[in-house]
Amino acid sequence: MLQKKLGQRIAALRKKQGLTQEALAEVIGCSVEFISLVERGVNAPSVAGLQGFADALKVEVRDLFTFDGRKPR
Amino acid sequence: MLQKKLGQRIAALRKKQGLTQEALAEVIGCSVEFISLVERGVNAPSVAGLQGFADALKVEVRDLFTFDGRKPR
DNA sequence: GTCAAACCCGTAGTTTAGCTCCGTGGTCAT
DNA sequence: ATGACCACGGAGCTAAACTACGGGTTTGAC
Repeated sequence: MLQKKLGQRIAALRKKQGLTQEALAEVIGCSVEFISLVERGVNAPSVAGLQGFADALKVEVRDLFTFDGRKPR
Repeated sequence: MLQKKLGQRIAALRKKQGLTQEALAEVIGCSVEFISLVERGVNAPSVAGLQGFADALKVEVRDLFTFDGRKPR
C-alpha cells in the first residue's frame, strides 16, 4: 500500500523531470529494472536509497511521501 | 546520515507522546532492541516498517522525514 | 546508597527484501 | 520494421532488517 503510492509518486516526479527510467537509473546509479520494480510498487527502496531518488528527482525525501491531494503543512 | 536524523526524529516524537521505547515497541509490534537501533541510527526501518512507526507516533509518514528547522511547505 | 526504570551496547543468529543481470514481449510512433 | 520505452518473469547474491539474550550505564526516587 505504502510502496505502491511511493512508486506512483516517484513515477510522476520522474515524468515531470522529463526523464526516462533508464536516465533516472543512470543518475541514481542503479539498474533500470529496479526503477521499474519500485515504480510498480513491487519493491521499495531502502531508506538510504530514498536519498538517491530524492536527489535525482530534485526534491526532499519527505516530498516522496507527499501524496495526491494531501495538502502539505 | 539520513537514518541518523530519522532516528532522532523518531525519538523526539516518541518522547512527545510520553512513550517509553518498550511501550512503543509493543504498539508497533517489534522488539525493544530494534527501537533502540533505529533511534541511534544504526538501523533504519524498512519502508513497510515506516508506516508502523508513523501510526504509532500518530503522524504521517512524511512527517518522519521532516527535520529540525526545515520549514514545511 | 540502593533499588529500579529506562536505555545503551555487544554478539550472534535467521530471514527477508533490496538489488542485480538476462531475456522476452508488448505498445506506440515514426 | 525499427527503435524507444516499459512491463514482466526467473534466478540469484548479499546486505540489512529484525530477533533473542545478557551485561552494563545513567538517572531519579525513596
